[in-house]
Amino acid sequence: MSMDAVFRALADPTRRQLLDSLHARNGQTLNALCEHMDMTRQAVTKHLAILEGANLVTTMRRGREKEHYLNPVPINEIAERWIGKFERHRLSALSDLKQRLEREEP
Amino acid sequence: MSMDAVFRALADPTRRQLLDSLHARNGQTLNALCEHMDMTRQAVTKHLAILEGANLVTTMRRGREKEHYLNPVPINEIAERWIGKFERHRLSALSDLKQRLEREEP
DNA sequence: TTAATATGCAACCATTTGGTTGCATGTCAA
DNA sequence: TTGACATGCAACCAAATGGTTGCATATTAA
Repeated sequence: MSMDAVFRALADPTRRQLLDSLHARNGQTLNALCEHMDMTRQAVTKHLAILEGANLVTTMRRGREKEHYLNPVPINEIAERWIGKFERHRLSALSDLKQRLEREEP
Repeated sequence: MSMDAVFRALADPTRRQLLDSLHARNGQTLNALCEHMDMTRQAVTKHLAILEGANLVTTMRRGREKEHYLNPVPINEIAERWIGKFERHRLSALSDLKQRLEREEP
């Protein structure tokens, strides 16, 4: 569960759209997911493989179909372990920046 | 302030490292930032330009030096507008996934 | 003024990325 | 069983990405 894989997976708008789609309706098959996308099935498959590699999506074969489930845990971990760090010092960093900018034109 | 630019800027480990470095010590010059990095100054410049384009870093010329300041606002916006959405349904999505998995082997 | 320092600009290159097409495999239903 | 349907695999391609080198410009300090 490398954090880098999660960040890189989230970098592409198509993949974020896929996560959105699963967020709206969980457990969609590959074909169902493809219907909203303006690209070939194979391209969507590649994106889903990247999301799966980042552990953001879990799949399950049911007969000849493959169901896709959203796994929100990695997103949550990024929020807690990485974003939280910056959020904590948000106000101090901002005031620091403002002070410097005001010092610019005396 | 497109969210896509922020996501793509955060996708690269070098750029996250630069944000970390600024988080540790705000207002560093280009040369100061380069000292921790194992690449040429020009490569670092490009990364900083991308961070600046995503509004994650603000720069200020002071004499012949250029100071770099962290702007945590875009990170915060992503946390609130995008990550929050998934976080809210975190538990329900997880239990949903578990239910499906348990249904698998009756 | 001149030399050293800090940064900017541009061309170039290898690799990665995001997409395609073509075909193969596996499963359901008539 | 056979045809239709859902997915998998692989080769290929253009464009973006991350890095380099070489040189230009601007500012400080001796």
